[in-house]
Formats: sequence, structure tokens, C-alpha cells
Amino acid sequence: MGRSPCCEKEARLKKGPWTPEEDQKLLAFIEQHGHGCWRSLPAKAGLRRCGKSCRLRWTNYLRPDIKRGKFTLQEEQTIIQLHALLGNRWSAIATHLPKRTDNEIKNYWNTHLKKRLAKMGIDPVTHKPRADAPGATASGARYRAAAHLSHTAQWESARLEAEARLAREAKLRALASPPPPPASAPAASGLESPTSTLSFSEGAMFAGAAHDDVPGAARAPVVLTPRSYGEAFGEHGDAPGFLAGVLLDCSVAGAEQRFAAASTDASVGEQQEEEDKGYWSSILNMVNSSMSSSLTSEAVTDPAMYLPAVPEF
DNA sequence: AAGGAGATCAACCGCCGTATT
DNA sequence: AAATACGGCGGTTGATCTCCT
Repeated sequence: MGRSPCCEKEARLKKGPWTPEEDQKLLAFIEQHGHGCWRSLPAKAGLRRCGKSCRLRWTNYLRPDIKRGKFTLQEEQTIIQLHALLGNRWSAIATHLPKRTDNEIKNYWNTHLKKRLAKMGIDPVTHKPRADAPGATASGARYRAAAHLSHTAQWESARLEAEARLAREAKLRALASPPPPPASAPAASGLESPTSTLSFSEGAMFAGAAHDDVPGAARAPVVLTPRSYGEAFGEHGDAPGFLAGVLLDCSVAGAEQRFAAASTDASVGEQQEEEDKGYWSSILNMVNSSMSSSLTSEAVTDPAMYLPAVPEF
């Protein structure tokens, strides 16, 4: 009954930190054969580990396309903005930071960013100033607007998830269907989906993140203005100041531009509502504009792209 | 210099959705 | 349709490192 196991359950499997020898075995095996079925990989590679452990070691540490080391300010900015929209969906956030793993992003959020936001008086869950924090003078209208926009963001999040799924399926179909595209063809050319609102042909690349090394990358609609940060949090020239700027300026700066053309009779409540809209729409714009590039990056960084085809064992 | 406290991060655990039989 | 395998995900743990007293 059911699918036959691809390997026998092995007692006395090794746990804990990986040794250089184990890393070498895993790396050599995957470079030569691809990972194939993770469950059966350890036996074939001569490792006394479970397949899950091997997969984790590969995806979080050994993969050659992983960027290690300190997160840049732009990466921090991206994480914060995406977390505001997606919550603790680290794998989704990681797709927008192609060289970072979800585990690394999760760790960085928990150990650095969450604490810094909290220290600034910003709730790291809701990304709004806490009621007891200085400068938190939210009106009822502001919160109603925020609630509405949060709902919008949730809806958008679900839509993005569906888009990503469609794109993945399209990619799998493209990879499975011979003949392969010529090497000169764009990596994501097979990702077009008739049901998707995404346009993989667009030159829109993810902005805001640390993609300065990506040719053609555009900037995210995020503007950092010391003034708006200073107004909300007081003048501090430190890192929290930068973070506050990230959080606030996407709304404040955007709102300022709109209000320049709008009636000066707008009520304070409407202004705050507009700021909230600006905050969320900037995030949504960023994610939308990044979908094509992140999926492209996914295709480029997909291990299948640089590993030999998985042979039949 | 010692050791205690807090920070960091690699790795594990358990759950879930999907694929397969 | 049910049972099971498998891969992926997010939460949590624990070993190690760093800082402070």
C-alpha cells in the first residue's frame, strides 16, 4: 500500500554539526549526480545522515549560489518591507533575496531586526508604532484605514502566492519539455503563464534589495528622507534611524508627493489614511515589480541549472 | 583571568501539502 | 479512496561565540 520507500529507515543516524569530510562527500556527490531523491542520497553518498539533514545542509550552506556574511542595508530594507506584507513567510521573502536562504533571513530577523524595531517602539508583527511608543498618535480613522489596507495586503499576498505557484508549475513544465531553450534565451522565458498577470518579459527587475550587481535593476519606490524620520522618531543618527526611515518614508514620502497635487483642505485623518495607503502600496508595488526578477533569479539559481541532470540509479 | 549573561546561527523537529502507489 | 513517502516550511533548540562585570 502506498508509495514504496526510496530507502530503508536507518537507525543510528548521525546528528549535529556537519564535519568537513561530510560536507565534502555531500558536495562531491551532488556535483556528480545531482541530489535526486534526498531520502536515498545519504546511502549513495556514503553519509550516515537522514535525507532531510542532507537537503538542509545543501540548501542552507553548501549551495554555491549562497551569499554569506553581513546583510546590507538594502537587504535589511527589503526584509522589513516584505515582512510587513508577508509576515513570517521566510521562503517567500527569500525568493526576493536570491542569494540568501530562508533560514538565514529568519535568523537575522529574529536576532537583529525584530529587536531593533521593538527598541524603536515599532511592533515587529504589525509594523506599526506601538500605542505606548512616543509618537504613536494614531486616530481611529487611521486604524480603520490600516485595517482595510492590511486586508488588502492579505489578499494581495494570497494572489502573489498563487502567481508564484503558477510560475513554478510553468517552469517545471518548461524544464520537462524538450528541446531545451537555447543558451542565449532568457532563463525565465518558459515561465510565461496565460493565467498569470505577471509579465516575465518585462525588464522590471527587483528594486530596493541589494541588487546593484544586477544589470538593469531599477530602484524600489522607497525614498529615505531624514526629515520624515526625524519628525516621527526624533533625531538619532544610528541604525534604528535608518530602519525607521525605511518603515515610515515609504508612506510619508509617497504621501507628500500626492498631497502636493491634492487639495490642501484634506483633513488630518484623510492624510493619515493616505499615508497608510502609500505605505502598503509601496510594498505591493515593490513585490509586484519584483516578481518577474525573483522568478528569473529562481530560475538562474535553481540547482538544476548548474548541476548535471539527475541520472537513473 | 574567570565566569556569567546574552547573542548568534546551524541544525533539528514536527507539521503540512502534494505525489505516488 | 486510502495509505504512505517525500519535500518544504516555520518554529525551536542548543552549542558556540562575544561581551560585560
